[in-house]
Amino acid sequence: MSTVRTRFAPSPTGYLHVGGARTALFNWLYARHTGGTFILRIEDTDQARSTEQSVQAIFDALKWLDIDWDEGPFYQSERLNLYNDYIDRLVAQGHAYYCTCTPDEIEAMRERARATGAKPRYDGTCREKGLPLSEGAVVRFKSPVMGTTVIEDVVKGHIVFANDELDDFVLRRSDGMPTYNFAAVVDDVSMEITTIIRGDDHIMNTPKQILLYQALGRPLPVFAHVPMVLGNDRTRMSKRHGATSVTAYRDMGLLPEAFINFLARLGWSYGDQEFFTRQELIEKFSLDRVGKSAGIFDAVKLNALNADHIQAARPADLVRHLKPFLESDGWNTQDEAYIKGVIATLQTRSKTLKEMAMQARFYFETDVAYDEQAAKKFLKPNVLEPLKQLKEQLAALTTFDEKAIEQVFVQLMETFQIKLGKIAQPVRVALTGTSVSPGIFEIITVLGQARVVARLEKALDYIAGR
RNA sequence: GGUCCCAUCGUCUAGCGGUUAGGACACUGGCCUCUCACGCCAGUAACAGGGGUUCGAAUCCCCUUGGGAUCACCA
Repeated sequence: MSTVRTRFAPSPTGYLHVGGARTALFNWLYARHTGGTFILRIEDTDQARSTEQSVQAIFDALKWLDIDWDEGPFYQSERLNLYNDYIDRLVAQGHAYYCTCTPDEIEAMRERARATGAKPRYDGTCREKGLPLSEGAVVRFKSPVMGTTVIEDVVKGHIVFANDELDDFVLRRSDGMPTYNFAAVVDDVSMEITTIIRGDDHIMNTPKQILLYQALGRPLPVFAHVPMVLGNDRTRMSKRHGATSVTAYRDMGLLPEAFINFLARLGWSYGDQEFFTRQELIEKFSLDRVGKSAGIFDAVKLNALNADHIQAARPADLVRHLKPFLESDGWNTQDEAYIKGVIATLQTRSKTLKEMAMQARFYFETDVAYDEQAAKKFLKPNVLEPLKQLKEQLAALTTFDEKAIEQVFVQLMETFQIKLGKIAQPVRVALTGTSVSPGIFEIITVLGQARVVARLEKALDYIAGR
């Protein structure tokens, strides 16, 4: 009874994008679900494109998503000895050979092949030469010319490849670095990865990797090729699809819980359920409920799901997520109890944290700026008296809670024989500067007596001055 | 072009031989109401096409069409 070991193996050549995040999530969920081990491996064998910033960007994104790993991070660039050991073995056993053909020669080979309508690939010039190791030589895999290689994929099913479609691909470059297909297999073997979950854009690599497993005499892992995430134009997500970096969604005010919920549901389903907490995802995730067809990333639905998560969250848990947005708007965030109250009034009307911060503006401004239209329409002389009395009565309250506040309004409506609507809008403008806000009793309660009285006074002055 | 994958409302999807083809987002109407939201109710909207298999196909097989992926000393 072997335990599950999964890995996420990004290459640090840019930020972590949506597709990568989902691959990481599925691997993580599967490991957590099965009580297995999740490993992080950085595939930085491309010296030219790998950067330190990209590694950091990947860490940042995983941290935001709260996807943690049990082993690693391992860097392929630090495991060269291991790859070389395997190379020696493969060459010694006749599974690989040195090749001294130059890139120009390879290119010429391809041209010739294309011209005759054949497949453009390595023609095997050095395959049987038994060349010794030499400066600048690459190592190629001696790929079988006959037969077939089969993938038994848990999501895609049975996939057959004719071996003559494959060519003698490079295992180690002339600069001594291993290539992706080789390093990935050596690592997956040595790290004892049991289940490889990755995007289905890797299907074409899989037969090569299976051949390598066989040459190495190792048992095959379980393959699960999950469908890709596409942009609105149905092509692979890339820069031109707008925000594809995971952290961009954080900065747009998405909740990590909502984001992983959305990512999980894109390609995986659990009956009709749409909303999942992180814990539910771990409990319910399984590979056999992963679909086969690619899905389009729908930002509108993501926002709706985010709204659901904001609404379902406890205000106290939202505080730390909202604070950065409040701070970037220039507000003081010392008083967390106050922020908690603010959040409670805004949860049902914000789709994102950024939006919530915007809507929270009036709670933090020291001098409320009136929206011209709203002030003109509602702060009129005819409400001067009711407003004045309201201010006085609210100022006189000893227990400033929603119930007491509502009582004040009830009395006011009676004495002036007006409906709540007549007085609520002027008060709303006085307190928030606009005609749109959370419920009037709620905002009075949260703002607190001092702010409310001061703002009503300001409104009275404004009316008097008209 | 070769190879491989995929195909249910606009989008995400349920469905795993017999359903009025369900849900969610979006959209449209209504209710609620102190504004805006939330919530609730209702509605529009899909099995790509053609052949089979079967008493019976969205479900199984084949073909066509469409879309995607991949063809490196990148991962």
